[in-house]
Amino acid sequence: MSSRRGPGRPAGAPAPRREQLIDVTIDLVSDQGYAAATLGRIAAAAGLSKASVLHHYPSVVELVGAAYQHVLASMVSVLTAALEPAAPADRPLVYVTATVGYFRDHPRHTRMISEALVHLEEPGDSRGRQEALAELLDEARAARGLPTGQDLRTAAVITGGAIDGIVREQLADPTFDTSAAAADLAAALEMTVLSPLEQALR
Amino acid sequence: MSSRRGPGRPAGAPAPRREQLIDVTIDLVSDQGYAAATLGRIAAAAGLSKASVLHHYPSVVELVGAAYQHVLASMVSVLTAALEPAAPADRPLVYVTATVGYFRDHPRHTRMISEALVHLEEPGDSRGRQEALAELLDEARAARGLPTGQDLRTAAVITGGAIDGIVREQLADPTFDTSAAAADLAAALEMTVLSPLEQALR
DNA sequence: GTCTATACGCAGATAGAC
DNA sequence: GTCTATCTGCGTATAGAC
Repeated sequence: MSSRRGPGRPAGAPAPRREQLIDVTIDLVSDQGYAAATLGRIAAAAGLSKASVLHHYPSVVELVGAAYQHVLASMVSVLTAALEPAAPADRPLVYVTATVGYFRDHPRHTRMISEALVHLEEPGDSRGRQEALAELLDEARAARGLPTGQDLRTAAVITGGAIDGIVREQLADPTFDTSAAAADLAAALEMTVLSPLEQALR
Repeated sequence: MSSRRGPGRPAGAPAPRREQLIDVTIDLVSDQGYAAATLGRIAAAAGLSKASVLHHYPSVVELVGAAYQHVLASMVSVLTAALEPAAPADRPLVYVTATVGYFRDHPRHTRMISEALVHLEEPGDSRGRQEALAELLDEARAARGLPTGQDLRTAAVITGGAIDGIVREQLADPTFDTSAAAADLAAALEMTVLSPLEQALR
């Protein structure tokens, strides 16, 4: 399974052409959206013929999917690295700032992930993000000595949407201060679901 | 300008065919997204030929745009009616619940508006929503005797994103309790930007 | 691996008859 | 207003030579 690599390249090394194709695909989506990620445009951007592109990927859909998975894996890796060393009580805040920060630092990935929900119908994907956030919230509440196991899904949905809103605003207006917005959102999260105050107001 | 209507119909009355075309277009977008709103499919859904469809609208883009404007106008009208009688101090809360409620009550309009940001590149549109919300927040703060004129754009961006998140979740899972989520969001808004508490915590 | 040539389908739109 | 027929362009993919 792992020996099917081209000759002259160490095992596990990436195929350069495939990498390049993923790269130009990401650029196309980033600049003009998924609809622009077409075989002809990808081929032209890579300096290849259309047939050559299809030699490396069986179809355009697979190539675009591979590009998306590449971007997604990158983000997950960065987020995981940011969350792991943090104390459970702080992880929801880290999640918010790290997610917003990722998109600030990787503008080429922003649109691809942002539009993915619309163009790649994989409902299990956004669900996963929300469940992960809900879990982080629950664990943070536990670490803070607050009661666990209530309405966290709604909080996760709201928080996830708010993050998306910040990211989209950055897309529309690059001068928007996403760091400050992320800090505001984190503070709001702190106040509303991670503090005992919330209990008193219900 | 207003006399260019077909014969036998009172001035100002809608052209039935155009209404029907807008209707089937909304249905197509609602069920399968903007990409499905194609001339052939619209024609088939309306029981017409492609040429006939183009007799009523100069192009598909114009027809889809008209359908979107129709939906948007409907939402604006409902929101306006909900906001107008409310006290300025309560309008942000009303905005949240009325917006979420609109999408709950008009599921056929949900996807069309939700995906509009991606497919119809009109950056001035979402901007308008946010500015309106920021203004509502400012006026509500004024009505409550709080200082005005600070960081309301960020609050509006976050709130707008949270609303979109709730609506998208409803789209993905119709059993999701959007009313409760809207209430939660309104409560969070109350706590974080419409209450003096916020000042103390900064 | 890369190319040219080719095929096929679909989307958008026009011409012109009825 | 509605139709059929037709055209053009684009996007996807395959065949087969180099």
